[in-house]
Amino acid sequence: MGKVTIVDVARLAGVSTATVSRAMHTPHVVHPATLERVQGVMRECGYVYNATAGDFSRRRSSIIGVLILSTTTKVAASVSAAQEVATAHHFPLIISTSGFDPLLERKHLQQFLQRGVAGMLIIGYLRENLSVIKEIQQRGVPCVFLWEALRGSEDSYVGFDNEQGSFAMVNFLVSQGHARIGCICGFDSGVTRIRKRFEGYCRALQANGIALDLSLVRSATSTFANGKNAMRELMALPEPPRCICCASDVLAMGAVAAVTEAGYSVPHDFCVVGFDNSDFSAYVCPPLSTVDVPGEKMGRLGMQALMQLIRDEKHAPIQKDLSTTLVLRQSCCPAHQMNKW
Amino acid sequence: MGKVTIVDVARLAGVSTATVSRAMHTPHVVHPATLERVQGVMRECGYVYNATAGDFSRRRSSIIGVLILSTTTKVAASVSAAQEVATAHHFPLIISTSGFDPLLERKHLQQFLQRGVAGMLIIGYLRENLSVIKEIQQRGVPCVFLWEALRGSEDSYVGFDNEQGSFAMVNFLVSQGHARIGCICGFDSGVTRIRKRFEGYCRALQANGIALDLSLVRSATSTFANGKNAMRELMALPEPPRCICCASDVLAMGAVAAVTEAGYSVPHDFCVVGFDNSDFSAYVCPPLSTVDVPGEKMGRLGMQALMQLIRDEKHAPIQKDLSTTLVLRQSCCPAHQMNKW
DNA sequence: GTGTGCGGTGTAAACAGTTACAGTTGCCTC
DNA sequence: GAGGCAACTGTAACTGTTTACACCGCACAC
Repeated sequence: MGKVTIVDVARLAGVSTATVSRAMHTPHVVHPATLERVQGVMRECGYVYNATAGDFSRRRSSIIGVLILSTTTKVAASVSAAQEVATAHHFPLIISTSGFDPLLERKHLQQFLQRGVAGMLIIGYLRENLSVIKEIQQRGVPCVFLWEALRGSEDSYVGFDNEQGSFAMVNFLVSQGHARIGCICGFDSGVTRIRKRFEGYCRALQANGIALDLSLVRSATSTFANGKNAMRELMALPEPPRCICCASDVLAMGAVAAVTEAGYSVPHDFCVVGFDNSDFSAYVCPPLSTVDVPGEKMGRLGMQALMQLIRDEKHAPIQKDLSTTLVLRQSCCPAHQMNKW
Repeated sequence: MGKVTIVDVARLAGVSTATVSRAMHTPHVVHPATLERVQGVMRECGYVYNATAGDFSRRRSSIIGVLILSTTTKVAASVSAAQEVATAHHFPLIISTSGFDPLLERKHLQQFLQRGVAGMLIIGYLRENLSVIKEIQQRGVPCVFLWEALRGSEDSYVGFDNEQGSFAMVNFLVSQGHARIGCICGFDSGVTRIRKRFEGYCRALQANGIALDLSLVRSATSTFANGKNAMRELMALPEPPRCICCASDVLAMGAVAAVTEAGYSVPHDFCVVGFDNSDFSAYVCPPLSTVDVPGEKMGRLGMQALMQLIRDEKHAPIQKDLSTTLVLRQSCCPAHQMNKW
């Protein structure tokens, strides 16, 4: 396989291995003539650097572990952006998705530990048992959390303000004349970011002097079918809410389907809004009003933060909450444009 | 950091490092009592295996390189499945996406080479300049191609039959009474799998005695906007085709949008079908008829093939074409159920 | 002429495992 | 009792690169 080593190059170039090493990593400290000779030899004999040996010798690796708890296209955008930053710094990425399987997750983290990763990017973490992550952190491996922020801790993270995003949306709906606003949201789940969205909904109502009516709220984890069912329930109420705020675009699409199947129109009979700005939400029918989540930006800033932490170990934790933006499309409209019932 | 090494464990357990190594990798050859003692020591002193050192010493790494040319959710499904298989064999994955940027791609492949990856999974490759991949292959690193198969070569791949999928769909449409079937497809692009879809379309027409009418065909790369534009053009024809076969779901959704905006109905004025069975295509309006691509299965079988190739080096190339399946939803209907014009 | 500093280079130990090979022991067979 | 074998374990060389440290030669200051 890769037979040519640094020793061969050194011999052929008539220098020591140290000089060859320097020629690769700190070229400015070697004499221009020597540098050129060494580089020439490397080209000629097809030398390929052995990064494993390098990592081993350096006693630290240039690998970034990325742990993804679940994948959506938005997450993929984060990962791509993060990858770009990492590549620019010559760090390859070991990526693993656990799909919320704790066993798989432990296994992957174990691997990261064994490989002595230079840092970790953890996307969408939500569970409480951080044991292995704690262990990794204790070994001095810098970790940056994405999407899911553990507020109040010393951890570095780049997240976004779910509560604020939801607040802004509901606030906007109220300004459009909606007063009885329903909500489909897993408010009782363990997923912090979903709970936060519910809190934003509550706060917006309160801020506008509207009493929270729990009969207009349905808990549902984020699937199309759940959204549909929840919406059916809401439509079956004696006086159903005419405007529904969903905790995700998938839920919203389920809700839209329920409305359409019942022979009603979105937005003229029911307004429906989502959260995430998934890549399909512009293309569904009607195009979905939603809250855009800055997936790509999180990935980029998250990895940049990680690079900082790797560079100077004693750096203070980096904590960032990005802002979300309302994306208004045709699935909602001012209350006065809706059909009278 | 990870201070405890195999030497410490050996000393504390009163054995040699060789035995500790064996206890980890080939436990069946060490005496049960010794095994237990060693494992006990490892637990007690928090020993963490150093995989970099292991890889280095073993002169081959346990890392699989995965090169992804572009990402869709379907690709993500492939990667997840592949990862599962790899994890079961204790291989971590280094993943990189190039987004069709040749420079980035070279950089990533270089990294794979330097790290001495055990094997490579290459997803969606389509360009001709395989130089770095060739180099990797020449160094004896087994490579398996996914999605995009280079037929006629000695390369291993797991793909699916694009031509057959497209053929089946068009054939079905003909059986439903459609005769003038339009096509939106980048038939002139460099992407083999897209060209194949066009060939399937042509062959199906031919098999049913329908002459190919190029005026009903529009070339378009796979974006929503392109699909919309192409459909507009087709609708502007003196006698537009009432049934349109698109090379991807995204194109199909663009086409549907064009139809809807023009005040027509899908499927009663125009039937539209896609290809891919993207995860949103069940939720758009109307739900899209399409050809399902076995993303997850490809990932799984592809990685299994790679494991085989890694295990016995002289294994013959593994070449598989999976079949696609028609997914029929509401975006098409029998010709006789359509509005008369 | 001595001292100082600097640019450029070499020496050699260290990194943490793996594994070919060589025992050692105990048991079984003839 | 010798020989053979199997089960288990130890010895030590080896992997390719990094880097602390030392060194050399030269320029310049005093």
